[in-house]
Amino acid sequence: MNDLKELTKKERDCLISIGQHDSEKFPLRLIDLSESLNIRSPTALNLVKRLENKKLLTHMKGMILLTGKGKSFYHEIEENHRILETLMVEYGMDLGKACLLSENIDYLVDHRSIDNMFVKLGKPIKCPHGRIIEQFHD
Amino acid sequence: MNDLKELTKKERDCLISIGQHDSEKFPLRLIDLSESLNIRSPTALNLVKRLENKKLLTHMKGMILLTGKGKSFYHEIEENHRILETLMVEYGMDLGKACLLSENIDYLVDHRSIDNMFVKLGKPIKCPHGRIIEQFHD
DNA sequence: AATTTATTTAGTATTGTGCTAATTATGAAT
DNA sequence: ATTCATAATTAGCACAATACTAAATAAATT
Repeated sequence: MNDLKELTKKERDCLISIGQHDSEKFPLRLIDLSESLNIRSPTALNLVKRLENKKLLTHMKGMILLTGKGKSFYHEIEENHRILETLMVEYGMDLGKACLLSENIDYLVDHRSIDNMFVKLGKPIKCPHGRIIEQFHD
Repeated sequence: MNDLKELTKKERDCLISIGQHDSEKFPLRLIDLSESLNIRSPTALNLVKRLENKKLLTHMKGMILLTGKGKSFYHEIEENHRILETLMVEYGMDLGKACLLSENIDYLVDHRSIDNMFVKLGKPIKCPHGRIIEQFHD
C-alpha cells in the first residue's frame, strides 16, 4: 500500500483539491488551486513544488497533473476519509465535525488498518456526504 | 466546555505528560518532563512557557503544576482519547495504531461532540489499555 | 501588437520545534 | 559553610512549514 504519513496537513489539502478536480475536462491551473485553497499563488506554487518533490504530481506552465503515485495517494486518502467519517457519524457525531476531524487523520492512517472498519460498517457504498466510496480492496 | 483547538500536537503531548504524573507524590520536575518527551530541557522549558501563557500551568523553580484549566483540559483530552480509541478498536483497528491516531484528534474535538459516542459504545468504563475512563458527564 | 492575466522568482515574516553552550540557581555532601 | 553536582534558565542559532508582497516573466486574449 501507499506510504502515507509523509505529508503535512496542507500538502494533504492540496492533494485533495487537485484530485477532486481531476475528473473535470482540463488540468487544474495554479490560480484555481490557489483560489480553492484560499492562499496566494506563490504560496500555492510552493505547495505544488513540495508535492512534486515527493513525486505526487508534475506541473508545467501552470498545469498541474497528478502522477500515478499521486492519484493512488489521493484515492487512498479519500477512502480513508469516508470510512472514518462514516464511523464517526454512525456513532452520533455531527457530520461537519466528523468531516473536519477525519481530515486530520485520513492521510496518516494506512489503508489496511482501516479495512476492517470498512467491512464492519457493512461495506457502505456512500459516505455521509453521499459520495461514493471507491473500492480498491477486492 | 473547554475551548480546545488552541493547542499544538506537542503542547498536547506535554500537557498529557504532566497530567499523567499529577497523581504522583511530588510535582513534576522539568528534567523528568524532558525525559518523558525525549527532548532537551530548554526545549521542554519552551513548551512549558507556552502552556503557561495559555494559563494551563504554573511553574516555579522547575516545579510544574497544572492550573484548574490545565487539569480540565487534560482530563477532557484523556477522555476524548479513550473514547476515540475504544471506537476504533471496536471496529477492528489495531490498538497501537488506534492510539497513535487518536492522539492526533483527541485534543481537537470538543467533548460534547463525542458524548454520543460514549453512550453508543455502552458507556465503557475502561479503554482498550485498561485504564478507567473518568466520567465528567453525569 | 498591445493588453490583460497567470506564473514564477525573490525576498521577507511568523510560528513551532529543536539544538548547544554558557550561566545561574538549587541541593547534597564533606 | 564551602564545595561539588545537578537542574533550570538564558541566549543564540537553525530549520521546516506556512504565508505574504512586489517585481519579473510568460502566456493568452482582444
